[in-house]
Amino acid sequence: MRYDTEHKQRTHEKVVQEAANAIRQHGPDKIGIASLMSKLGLTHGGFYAHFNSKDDLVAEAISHMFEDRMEAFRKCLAGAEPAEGLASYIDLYLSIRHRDRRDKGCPVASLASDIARMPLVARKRFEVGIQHLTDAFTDVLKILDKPQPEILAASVVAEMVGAMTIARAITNSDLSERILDTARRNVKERVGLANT
Amino acid sequence: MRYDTEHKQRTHEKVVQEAANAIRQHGPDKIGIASLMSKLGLTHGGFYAHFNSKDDLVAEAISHMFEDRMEAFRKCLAGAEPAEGLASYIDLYLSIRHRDRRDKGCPVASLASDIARMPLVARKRFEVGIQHLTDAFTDVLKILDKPQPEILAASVVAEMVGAMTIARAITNSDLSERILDTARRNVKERVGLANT
DNA sequence: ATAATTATATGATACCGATCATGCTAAAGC
DNA sequence: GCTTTAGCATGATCGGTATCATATAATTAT
Repeated sequence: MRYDTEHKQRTHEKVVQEAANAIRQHGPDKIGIASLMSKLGLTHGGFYAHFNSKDDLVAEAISHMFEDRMEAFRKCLAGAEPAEGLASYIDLYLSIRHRDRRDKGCPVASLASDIARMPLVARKRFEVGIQHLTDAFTDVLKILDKPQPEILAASVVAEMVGAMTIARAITNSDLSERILDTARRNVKERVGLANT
Repeated sequence: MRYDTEHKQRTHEKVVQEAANAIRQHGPDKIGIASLMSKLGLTHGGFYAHFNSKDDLVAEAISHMFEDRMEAFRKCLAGAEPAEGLASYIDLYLSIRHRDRRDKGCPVASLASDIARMPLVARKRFEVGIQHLTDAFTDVLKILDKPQPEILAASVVAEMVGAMTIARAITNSDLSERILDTARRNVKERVGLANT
C-alpha cells in the first residue's frame, strides 16, 4: 500500500525503541519477535523486512539505549554548573525511579549479566557505549579539577552500577532504598560534591 | 535398582552443583534440564524425582552459590591478619581469573541482571545471600576499626560488583584488566589497606 | 525365590520461538 | 484503468523446552 517514503524508516525506529525497552525490562532472550511487533500493531512476518535477524535488532537496540543515556546525561549538565549537573545525574541514577524503571534506564545495570552471553556484535556496541559514558563522566571530573579523573570516574561508575544492581536484587524495599541512599552519599562525597 | 541409602542425596547434590555452575555461566534460561542431567550421565526424566520444577532447582542452586562464596571468603580470612585476609579476598574478587570464570564466581556479578527477572523463591535466596556476604564484610571492617563499617561495606561491595560487571562486558582485554586494576587499588585504599 | 521398592530411563505431549516462502492490498506511475 | 511495487500479513516449518506417564532394572525384604 505504498506508504510515504519515510514510513518504513519510522517503523524501523519504533521497533528499535520498543525493543530497547523490552530488552531492558525482560532480557534479550525473553522478548519474542511476535510480541514485540504486536505492541506496535504489526505482525511478526514483516520483521525480516527490517532486520536480518534478531541478533541484529538486539545490537541496534543496545546502541539506542546508550544514545538515550547520553542524552539524559547531557540534559543534567545543560544549563547548570558542572558540579551541580553531575550531582543531579548521580541523584537521577541512584533514584528509586531509576531502580523501578529498568526499561528506560542504564543498559549496563539492566543487562549486566546478559552482556557476557551476547553475540559479539552486541558486545561491541556495549563496549563503545560504556566507553562514551565513562569518558563523559571523566570530562566533568577534569573540569572540576579532580586528580586522576579517569580512575575516579571508573571507580564511581562501577559503584553506581553495582549499587543499582544490588538495590534491584533486594526485595525488601526499605533495605533497597537504604542501599541507594548510601551509594548516593558515598559517590557524591567521593567526587567532592556537597551532600544534599 | 536400589542403590545405597545416600545415593539419591548425592545425586541431588551433584545436580545442584552442576546447575549452580551452568546457571552462572549461561544464565538461568539457557540451561536445559536435559543437557544438565546428561552432564552427570543421567537423563532428563529422573529430574522430577529430585525437584518439583526447574524454578525449585534454580532456587536451590542460588543458595549453593552463596555457600561457595562464603567459604571462599572464610578461606581468605583464615590463618591471616584480618587486614591481610580482606586484602586477599579483594585481590581474588577483582582478579582476571574471577573475571574469566563466571561459573565458579560471585553470583551477584554472574547473575546481576537476571535476579530482578527471577521468580520470588529465587530472589529471596539471593537477598539472604547478599546480606550474609555484606555482613561478613562489615564484620571485618569493624575489627579494623573503620568508621561507619556498614556504609563502607555496602559501598565497597557495590564497587566490586560493578567493576567486575564492567570488566566482563569489555571485550578489549587490556582495557578490561585496567578496570580491574583500578578497582583493586581504589577498593583497597578505601578500606585502608596498603596497595601491593 | 518371589514380590515390592527405588532410582532412573524412555517416550510422548504441548508449547513457544525464530525464520522464511508466499499472499495481499493500496497507492504510484504510466 | 492497468500494472507495478512497497510494506506488511498469513501460515508453515523446524528446533528447542518443561513436564509427565509409564517402563525397566537392580536390589532388598519376606
